[in-house]
Amino acid sequence: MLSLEQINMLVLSAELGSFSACARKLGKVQSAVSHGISNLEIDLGVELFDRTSRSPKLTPEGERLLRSAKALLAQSHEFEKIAESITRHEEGALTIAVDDALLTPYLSTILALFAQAFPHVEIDLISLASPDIIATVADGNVDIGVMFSEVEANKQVDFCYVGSVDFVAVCHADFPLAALRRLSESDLMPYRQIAVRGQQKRESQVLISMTPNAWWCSSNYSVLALVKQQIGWAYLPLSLVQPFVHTGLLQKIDVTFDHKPWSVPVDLVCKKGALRGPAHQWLFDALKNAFSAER
Amino acid sequence: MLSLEQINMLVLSAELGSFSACARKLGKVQSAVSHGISNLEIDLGVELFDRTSRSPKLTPEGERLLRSAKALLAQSHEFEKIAESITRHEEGALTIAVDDALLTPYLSTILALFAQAFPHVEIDLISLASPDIIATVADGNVDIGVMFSEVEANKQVDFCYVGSVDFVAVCHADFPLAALRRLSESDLMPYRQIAVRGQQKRESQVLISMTPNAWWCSSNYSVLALVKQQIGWAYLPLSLVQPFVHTGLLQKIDVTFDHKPWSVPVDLVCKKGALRGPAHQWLFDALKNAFSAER
DNA sequence: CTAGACTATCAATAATTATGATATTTAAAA
DNA sequence: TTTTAAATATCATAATTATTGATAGTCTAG
Repeated sequence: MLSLEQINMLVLSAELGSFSACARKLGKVQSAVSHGISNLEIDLGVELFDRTSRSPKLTPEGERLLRSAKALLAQSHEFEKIAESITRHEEGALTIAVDDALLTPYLSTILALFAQAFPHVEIDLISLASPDIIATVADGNVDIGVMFSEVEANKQVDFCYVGSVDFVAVCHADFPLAALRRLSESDLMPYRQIAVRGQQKRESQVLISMTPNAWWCSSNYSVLALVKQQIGWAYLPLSLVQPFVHTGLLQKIDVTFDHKPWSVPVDLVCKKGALRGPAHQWLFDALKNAFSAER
Repeated sequence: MLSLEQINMLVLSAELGSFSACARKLGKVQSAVSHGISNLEIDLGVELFDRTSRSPKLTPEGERLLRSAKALLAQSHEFEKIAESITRHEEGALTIAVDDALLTPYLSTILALFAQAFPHVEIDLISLASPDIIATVADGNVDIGVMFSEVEANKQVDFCYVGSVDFVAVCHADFPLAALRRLSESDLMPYRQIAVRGQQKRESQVLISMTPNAWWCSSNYSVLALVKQQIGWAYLPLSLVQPFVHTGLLQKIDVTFDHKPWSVPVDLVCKKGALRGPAHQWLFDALKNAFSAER
């Protein structure tokens, strides 16, 4: 079975163009490298270096094997890095659940930084409606949740308020509500509201539906799609609808009880008492700071 | 530096669920594996197996490292396979040039078989107009060429006739020639012919352009595109134009001097005196048989 | 409860690898 | 041309590492 030490000698000697230089870099004597390469050549049955000149030059065959040798070394370093990651008690993988309306470019940036800080921790990113997130965190299926606040405080889960997102009532520009002004809550009642609730049919305590004939979606993007089809009106994050309000496709509804955008608090949640590894802590703190800074 | 022998022990022991079984499979004694795993655990600083039960079970950390270990082993086998390929004197790469009109599904099938027979020989497949192929083969830039016959025999190149491809004269259905019947060669003269010639502006000796106001392309597909635009008429492989003749977009030109399709011979070429490795020979023979069988 | 099979450990041994000295070659400098 | 510094190959020896065989303890199925 071939030795990685010899493979390393092959790669280093090829790069440096010298067995002696390779030996110096490896902290060994020259004859060790000379022997190592020789034995590798014997084992493989391939002449790797042309020694006719003073400095050994890779043969075409050696060149062909060099690429594979480098890949092999890279793989072995990867293996060792994972072992180091484990000795630092880093988690193998983190599962985070994010309300789809909160999956902003800002959050993606945090994940990019995370990938640099913890290259050997996998991320499992799932999109859920906020009402579903608490349950999955409480079950231990998700390590960190990013969601809109729930009034009902779950005892098994830690909450951390990190900021808020502006919601507005919107409808299609041709929807009957669009033409009306200074509406009260009861004025909205006759029209169908599109609202978010989780798969367990549990609706948010904060983003309550007020109309009797509502339709439900498990994602804000689905809500948006239905609003665009004039199926109803909805409360949606300002950032999500802004582009379409701009083009005139959608229109904000002029409701008197919220003359300024309704700010919905955002919470970071994780399971109470769960042991948090370094990756978990890093990501939690980064998300906390990110949302605070974003406002 | 970690040893592949120990990595192998890790993978085998994990698969078999037993150090003893692993030792038997490796032809060693049990204590060797026990020691090997122990040392690996010490080197990595990670407990790989849980030994509380009779049969060792991977710890979650061991599980995490197992994936990477398998990849590492696979890479090392790949490395050894390449060395074996070299000792069999297989070429590192073969460059083959094919006239674009001859790059049929049949030829792709041959390449698929080649990939199975010679998994460590790279293929460089380049499309050229036939007149260019001889030159690149003669220069040694291309190992095997598949092209339409050239009358001018190049002394540096070996030819091997393998079959023939039917050519027909075609034009767009709305092109003036389409309406005419029983045309002679001179009747074609007034109309622009689209013909193939190489980048060196050397036109084929077999597929000669007969009209004074010709346009030139370096690929049959370009010719086809121009014909579709009613820029002129052309001789093209029947297989290439058949689908469009069928839909009525293009039409065969009724020329009296070839009442049956004009069959253009196809040659396999390679450099005279070039030393042919096993992959070269295999591919040459396979291509020869394929074209013979195709007719 | 016992038989069979498993693992850890240890000391002895075998095998591998590293070392240091030396001869030889090479490329550039004097 | 000669010289010099640095490179490689080879070899016997030293050091390290891996392997072995024996032993003791442990687990599981019957």
